[in-house]
Amino acid sequence: MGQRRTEVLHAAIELLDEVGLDALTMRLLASRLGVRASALYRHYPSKQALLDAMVAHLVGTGELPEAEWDELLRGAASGLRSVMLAHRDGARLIAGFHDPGPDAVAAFERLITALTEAGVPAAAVAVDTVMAYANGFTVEEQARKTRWPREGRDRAFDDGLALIIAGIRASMV
Amino acid sequence: MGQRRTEVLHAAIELLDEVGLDALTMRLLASRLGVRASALYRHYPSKQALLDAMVAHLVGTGELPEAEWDELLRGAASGLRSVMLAHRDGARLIAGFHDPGPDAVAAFERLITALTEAGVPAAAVAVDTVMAYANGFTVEEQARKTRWPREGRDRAFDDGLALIIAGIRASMV
DNA sequence: ACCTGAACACCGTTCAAGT
DNA sequence: ACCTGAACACCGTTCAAGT
Repeated sequence: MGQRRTEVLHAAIELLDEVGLDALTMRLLASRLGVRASALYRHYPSKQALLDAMVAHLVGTGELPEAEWDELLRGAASGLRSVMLAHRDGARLIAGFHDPGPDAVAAFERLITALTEAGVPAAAVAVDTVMAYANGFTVEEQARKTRWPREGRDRAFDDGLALIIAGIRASMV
Repeated sequence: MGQRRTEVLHAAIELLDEVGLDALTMRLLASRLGVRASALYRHYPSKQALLDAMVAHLVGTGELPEAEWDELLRGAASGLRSVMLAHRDGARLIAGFHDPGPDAVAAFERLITALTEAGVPAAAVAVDTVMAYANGFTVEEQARKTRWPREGRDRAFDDGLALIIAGIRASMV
């Protein structure tokens, strides 16, 4: 059925890691599949639709583990950063242009509900703030040419995250 | 001297607001100036160089006002957001691809110094966190198709910012 | 169901040459 | 100092036609 569609999607992700977002071309992707560019339009109506599908596939939507509210929040933020860092130009691709898609929205809602039940006031603000931070941090991290070692970047990310979580905790008194 | 260079820069920013980043083409820009695209390469060595110059011009680098540390931080964050929102695709243009440039680095340093003198521990972490938040929030805000009114977006931004500042304050005890 | 061939309307960039 | 003309090596997308 739509199984060639999935092959195209996987080839696109492989090619992204190989050549980067700017060089990810319908024509180049087609040639990797042994096919002409025009053939791709049978599977995706436009390049943008293909990029959207890539984002949806990468982000996925995991289960919410059993954990304290702060661990939940840390997990969501690091999870987003991990998936971005796992692919070349992942931050630009994912943070980029897209209304969030129904799966992402649902995952957000579940997280907000969990925090609310754990007694976090204004849980939506907390989640939005942490996710905006993770997005902003990682976009800049991956855009920067001069890259310091992963260990230090992880620590910087965790330090900022800790600051926000302390702010949420302060609002809970 | 390099005054045609400045005309090109200003025309590019005008054109950005008119047509958006994706339609901002060397050929279209040239035609607005009554000139062929190849003529632009006398003033900027590449399109990327022109985009970098646009970012530098938009971001500028203001004075640091006399204010409490938290007001300083709020001002820096809202200032960044304002300049992004002031131009079509401003967030994507500015947050995008660029090592920060020496002026931006200097402004960062001054802010960190001011916070340190005001008794904020780990002032660098505080500044980085707030700026990553402002970046992430605004990129998402401007990318979203379905736009709610400005007033509500401002409030959401301020709420998140307040959370981070509360976290910094909590670290000061 | 999937693909080709050819075309359309574009890109950024280079370079000799003009004034 | 600034610009033209022409070219090079590309783009995304459409559409009739093939198997």
